[in-house]
Amino acid sequence: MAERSVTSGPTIYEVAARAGVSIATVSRTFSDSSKVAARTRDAVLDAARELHYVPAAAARALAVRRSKALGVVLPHIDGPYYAELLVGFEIAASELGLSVVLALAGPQERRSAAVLDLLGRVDGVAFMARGGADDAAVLEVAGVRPTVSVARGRVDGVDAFYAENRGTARELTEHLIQHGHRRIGFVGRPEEGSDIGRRHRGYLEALDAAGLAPAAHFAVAPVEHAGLELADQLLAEQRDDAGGLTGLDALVCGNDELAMALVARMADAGIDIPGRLAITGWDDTVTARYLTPGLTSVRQEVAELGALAARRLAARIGGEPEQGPVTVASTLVLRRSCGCDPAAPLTFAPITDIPTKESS
Amino acid sequence: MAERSVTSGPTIYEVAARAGVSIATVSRTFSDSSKVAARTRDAVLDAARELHYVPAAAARALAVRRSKALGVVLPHIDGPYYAELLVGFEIAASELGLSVVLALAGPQERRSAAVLDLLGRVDGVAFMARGGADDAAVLEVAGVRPTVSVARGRVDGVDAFYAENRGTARELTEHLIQHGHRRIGFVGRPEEGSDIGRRHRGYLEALDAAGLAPAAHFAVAPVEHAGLELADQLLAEQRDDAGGLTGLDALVCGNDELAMALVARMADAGIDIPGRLAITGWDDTVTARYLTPGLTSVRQEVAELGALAARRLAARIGGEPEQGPVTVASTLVLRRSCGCDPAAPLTFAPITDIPTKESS
DNA sequence: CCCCTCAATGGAAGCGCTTACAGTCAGGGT
DNA sequence: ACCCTGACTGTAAGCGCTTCCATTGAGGGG
Repeated sequence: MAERSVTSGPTIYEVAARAGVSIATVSRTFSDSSKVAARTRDAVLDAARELHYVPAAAARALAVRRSKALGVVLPHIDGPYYAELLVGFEIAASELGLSVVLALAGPQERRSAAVLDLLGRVDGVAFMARGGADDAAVLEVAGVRPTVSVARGRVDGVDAFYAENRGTARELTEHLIQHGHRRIGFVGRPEEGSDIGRRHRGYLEALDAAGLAPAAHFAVAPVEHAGLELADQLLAEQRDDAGGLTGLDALVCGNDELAMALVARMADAGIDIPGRLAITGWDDTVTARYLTPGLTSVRQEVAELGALAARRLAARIGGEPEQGPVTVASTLVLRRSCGCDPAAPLTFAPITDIPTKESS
Repeated sequence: MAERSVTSGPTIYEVAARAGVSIATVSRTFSDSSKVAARTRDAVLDAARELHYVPAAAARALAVRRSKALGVVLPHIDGPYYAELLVGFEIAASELGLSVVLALAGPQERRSAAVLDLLGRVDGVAFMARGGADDAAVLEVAGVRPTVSVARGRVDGVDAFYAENRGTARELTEHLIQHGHRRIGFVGRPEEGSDIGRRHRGYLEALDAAGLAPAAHFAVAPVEHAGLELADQLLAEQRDDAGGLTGLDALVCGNDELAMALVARMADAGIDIPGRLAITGWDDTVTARYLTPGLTSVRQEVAELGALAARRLAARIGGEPEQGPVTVASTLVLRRSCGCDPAAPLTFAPITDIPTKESS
């Protein structure tokens, strides 16, 4: 089934020949067509169309020493969080005429080869969320290409983007306090420099400001099954003590996954949420609003974060210097699980729109 | 802040000079290093490391006439569905040493330019889900590059991949019938060749086989707010009739989004789900298992679908001919919303693992 | 009517890498 | 000692495009 050599097709030479012009003219037609006479341009365009000409990006990249592509390094996406980040990034990139090359951080060994390969084909790279690569790797990349990081610890020479965490976590915790909760625990492992780490800080600040002590800290991984296990553990202790759920009346969770699992399992076991135990999440996932009771959470403008990162990266490639870290505001979404009782039935989020301008 | 011309860095020439060999040897070292003497290879590798050499993918691509990259065209990702598809695809691609270039289908006008650009930088492209591009566009691409489609209508010359829909929809509907439901409606617009279209077909077949007639068909868009609106409409009619929810006792929904919205709104309004009205979804999203009652749905091996598509695409690029469409099995996930009462508390899905071999 | 200007085009030199093809050199066989 | 073999390595010709420098004409001014 001898296919015509894939990835070949007509070149600028064939188009030039067919249009009766030189390759320089064809090239100009495709880049700055204003320098080409209208008649000539049309002839070239016709020829190109007839031949199904597809410009070879590699050749162009080689000639101009720029690939017009941005690289993204992500941990294996799961959940809407990374997807949204990626969408925001892609849309912004494509508006700038830049392609996006994806690299999911795989097993450690293959990782460095993959990153090297990525580097070779892009003009700049964005590291999203820790887990994608360690700081050393990021630093190394930053030495070779403009680099930005999103929702990730700071690294020198790298523009950092975050969704606001600390302040909002503080607000959230204060809100819980206003509801009358006093024995407030935290769920999630606060790795340094991570989002959850910053949320934990805000939580501590709020408690401190109110003269309260942290009631408990469950440093578990931010995943569903850890939440389920923790719920089971708490329920078991409760049974033994015949006591007060280990002296807790509220739990601030590092993300929705954890919170959802806790709410569901606890409620299943007959614990009154939020009456007996208030629980909050973070991320405002779809599930948060379908949970019973509705999960109080925090909405982050993730898509915007991605978009900002892409634009900044493009600017850096264009020669602009590094800038300080950028924080995008997050907002509390109050539902029933914290103790509120919003009359609203099912609020659903507006379509996320990607802002067009960069805000600093 | 005159940065060193980005995207430049040392070339194979500098490495060769530093290692005291010719560029051919450096090149060989990086490709088939078995043809290079061990001492020489080490010298080259050392030099490369010292210089932070990054091979220019564009130059290589130009020389070998192959970019080692696959393109993916997606509608704007939202929800875990596309994310999972993409992850499966990326993992498989990277195992094959191929990069993934992403193109989200944007506004119509910019779309063709974006696709052209994409074509120029990849060896093959995967169209995922309709909405990414119309059939004509796919066909055109297929004439120029090996092409596969995933969860999308068939197009000549394009290898197609689907999650099983019709048979499972039939099973699901039969299941509902076994529960004693007779007046079963369908929710979702069955665009031809779409997944939902195939689900609708299976639903009709089951009814037909049981000698039942479709009780209703609400051809709405497969999105949350359409589900909410439909729920409100049904509730309003119900109030007027003081009657039987327009003669329905079960609703098969085209996807989870629709089903979730219906379940939540109906339950909120005091309708007994599934007692008064059974509802099923499709996709087995996270929310399905956290909904009250749990949403009966269908799990699709989406990541596997993506992986299969990537491998097939690679094979096509390697010269293999087109093959018939491939279907990946889907499985019913029974929860309470259909009338079942699985004792299990909160079942949670196993980590999706990407199968290593292609099954046909 | 000549010269100059400017717009439109063509010629040709790379961009950094791969890969025939052609050497070079050390051994081994005779 | 001579030739052959085979393992390495070097030379150089592109891959398809961009772009600097001409070159060519067609007006316009004097």
